[in-house]
Amino acid sequence: MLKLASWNVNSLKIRLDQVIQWLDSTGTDILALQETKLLDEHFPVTAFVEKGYYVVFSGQKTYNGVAIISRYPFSDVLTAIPDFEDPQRRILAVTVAGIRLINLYVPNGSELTSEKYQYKLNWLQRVTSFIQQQMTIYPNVAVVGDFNIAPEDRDVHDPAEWIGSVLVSPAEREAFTQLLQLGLHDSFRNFIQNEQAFSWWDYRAGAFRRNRGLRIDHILLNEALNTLCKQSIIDKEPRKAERPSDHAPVWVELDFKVS
DNA sequence: ATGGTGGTCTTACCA
Repeated sequence: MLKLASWNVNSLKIRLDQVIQWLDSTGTDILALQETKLLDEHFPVTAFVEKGYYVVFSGQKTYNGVAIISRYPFSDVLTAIPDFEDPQRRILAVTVAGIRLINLYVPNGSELTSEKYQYKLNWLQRVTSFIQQQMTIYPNVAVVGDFNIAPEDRDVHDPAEWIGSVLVSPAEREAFTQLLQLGLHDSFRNFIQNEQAFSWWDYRAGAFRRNRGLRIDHILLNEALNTLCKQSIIDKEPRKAERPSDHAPVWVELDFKVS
C-alpha cells in the first residue's frame, strides 16, 4: 500500500514541526506541499532528510511555492509548465515510485472582476494542456494540490452565499471538468463520504468551528491508479491544532507495488 | 452581523 497526500501548509517555516509530526504519525509515503513560501535556499532539507525522506522543491519569497516529500527518490523533475512564462512557483512534476505526480497550487483568483481571475483561468488552461501531454507519456498519473476550485455545490458549506465568488464560479468549475475529461478521477468521490466534507476553512469568524468550509484540495487519479485507490480521506485533525494551516491534508491509499 | 484572522525579510498584499 502506498499513502499519497497533499497539504497546503500556508508557510512551511511556521508549519514545519506540524508537517514532520503528521508524516510520522500517519506513515505517509509521498506528501505534496503547497504555499511553502520559502526561497529554495531556505528550504528545510535537513529536517526531512534526517527522517529518511527525499525532498524536491520550487519556491519563491513570501508567496506560493511547492514541494514534494517522499520515501522514494525522484526523477524527471519539472518546476514550470513548458512554454509558459510564469514568475509564480505553482507547479512541480516528478516521477516517484512509478507514479507521475503533478503537484499544483492553482491561483486563488481574488474576485471575478480581477486580473488575477483571468490569470487563474489562463493558468488552468495551460496546466490542462500540460497534463494532457503528460498522460500520453506516463502510465500512472496523479494530479494533486490546492486547486482553489470547489467542483460542486456539495463541496460548499452554503452554495447560495458563495454565488458570484471565486472558487465556485462556472468558468472555474468548467476548467475542473476539463481536467476530469482528460481521464482523471476525483478520488474523493470514489467513496461514500460524509456530507459537508471540506478541506479549507477561512481563519476568520470561527469558520472551522462552524464547519463553514469548501472542498478545494483534491487528488485526481488516472484510470490505472484510480482502480487501485482504496481510500480517499480529508484529515481534519491538523486543522484543530494551535496555529494551524487554513487547509487540511488530503490523502489516498493506493494498492500499488512500488517497483 | 458585509465583520473577522493569519502569513510575510509586513505597515500592503495575499489568501
